[in-house]
Amino acid sequence: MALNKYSNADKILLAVDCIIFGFDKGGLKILLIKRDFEPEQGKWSLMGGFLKEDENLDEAAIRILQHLTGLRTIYMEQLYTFSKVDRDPVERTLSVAYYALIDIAMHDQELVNTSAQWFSLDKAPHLIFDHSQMVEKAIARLKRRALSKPIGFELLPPKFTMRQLQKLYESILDKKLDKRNFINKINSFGILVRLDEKDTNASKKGAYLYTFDKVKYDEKVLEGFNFKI
Amino acid sequence: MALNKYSNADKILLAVDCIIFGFDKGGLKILLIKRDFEPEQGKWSLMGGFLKEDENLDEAAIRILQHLTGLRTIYMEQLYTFSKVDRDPVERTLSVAYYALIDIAMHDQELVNTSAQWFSLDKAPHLIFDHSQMVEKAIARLKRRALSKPIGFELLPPKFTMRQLQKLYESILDKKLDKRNFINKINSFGILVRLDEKDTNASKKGAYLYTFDKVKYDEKVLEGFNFKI
DNA sequence: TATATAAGTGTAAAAAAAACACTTTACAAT
DNA sequence: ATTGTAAAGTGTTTTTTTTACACTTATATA
Repeated sequence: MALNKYSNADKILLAVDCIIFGFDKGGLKILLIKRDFEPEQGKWSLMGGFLKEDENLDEAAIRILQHLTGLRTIYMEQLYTFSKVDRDPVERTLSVAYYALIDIAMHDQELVNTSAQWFSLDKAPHLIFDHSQMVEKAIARLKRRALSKPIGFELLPPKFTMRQLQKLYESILDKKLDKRNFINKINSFGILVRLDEKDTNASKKGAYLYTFDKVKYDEKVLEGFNFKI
Repeated sequence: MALNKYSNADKILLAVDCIIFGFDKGGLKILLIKRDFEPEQGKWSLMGGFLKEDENLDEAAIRILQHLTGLRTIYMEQLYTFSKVDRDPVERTLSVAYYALIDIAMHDQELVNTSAQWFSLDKAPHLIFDHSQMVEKAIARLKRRALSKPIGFELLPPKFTMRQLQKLYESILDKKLDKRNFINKINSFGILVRLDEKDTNASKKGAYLYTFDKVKYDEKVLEGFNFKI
């Protein structure tokens, strides 16, 4: 077997860009950093870096995100590979976009000492290159995902109220949902456990706290469901 | 603005592999070729080649598919980028998988003089590298797609019978559907036009021929639907 | 103790999906 | 000419899912 190299083919730079969605009581947000090298230094950008010879894309995404933001153990999913010839003015570069969902409060500590900042989706600044297009595609994917699989485990604190979960869905789907119908639907999936504790931050009466039944939650992630709401 | 190159980053080979699904009266099939260079020469493989410096991925996919099979004007969609470090034994190579759906009979002429062959999904040979994994992922995507958007325009002849369309859905979803429920559902989308012609190939009585109302079809592709069946 | 605020709860109507079987047509075989 | 055969065509009922909708409860605070 002749193991010559594929000598005629072009080698190309491969970037990985990370779209991190976060959620807190202010709603759905996106994490951006100030780019610290040319071109477009000082402009807002996704967290990005280059794939190395000896790592796969998932690994690169984790390394790059951690390097730029301090965020660890974030599960990211591959979104799409962007390949317009002139997408980067410096040099031909493809970029594989990854996205993830996290609970802002939970990861706040990791983000100190970085230039990373959270932006509400509608107040995000203009982004470099084709990063805005990446974000758009990620939002579309996130919406589709929210309708076909449970969402929230990564975005909410370990204990949360029904209203927080509903707000999360409302932010992602970008529409108001009916309180009772939402509860009925969510309960029909059997992925929630109601605790005997209440959260009194947001109301005088106090709202029951819930956790996810991780086993059932994961089952539903695999089998998918139809959150037609 | 300093337009230095990104000099420290690794450059890597980028392949594009094409998964072509075809449909005819034998059901859903996949197009494969005998690989004509080492390694794995003579083994079955997806249609693949390398991305060039001056083209984007969509263009590369079209070029590669046409070069290897003669197929022209096939609309392919990006599926996923595969990046395991040792996925190609010769040299570090990433591969971006693309997939498309075509009507076998319609493109038969283009495929003469190539080593490309159609295989039923369950009778496909072992494929090189991670190509089987690519095909699996493409099948999963195809199923999801069939449930959320109309499918068939690219896979069926211009005129087709209701039963052909149903068989197409049955092949993709890999389950039997009820004839009457299928017709009612499809008709509710308003994407079909019944012609006054009949097709008598498959039955003595003859079956009405249909075409797609392309405008309504495209609308439904954009807005999506819920083919819960 | 009155008020204000968010939480919690159930039912009825409408829409969608699923289950289900007989008739029609025309060719082929006798 | 009659009968058999093979696929096409056609509606209704039941069940499930979705939607719309409004009042009561708990408690902190004025």
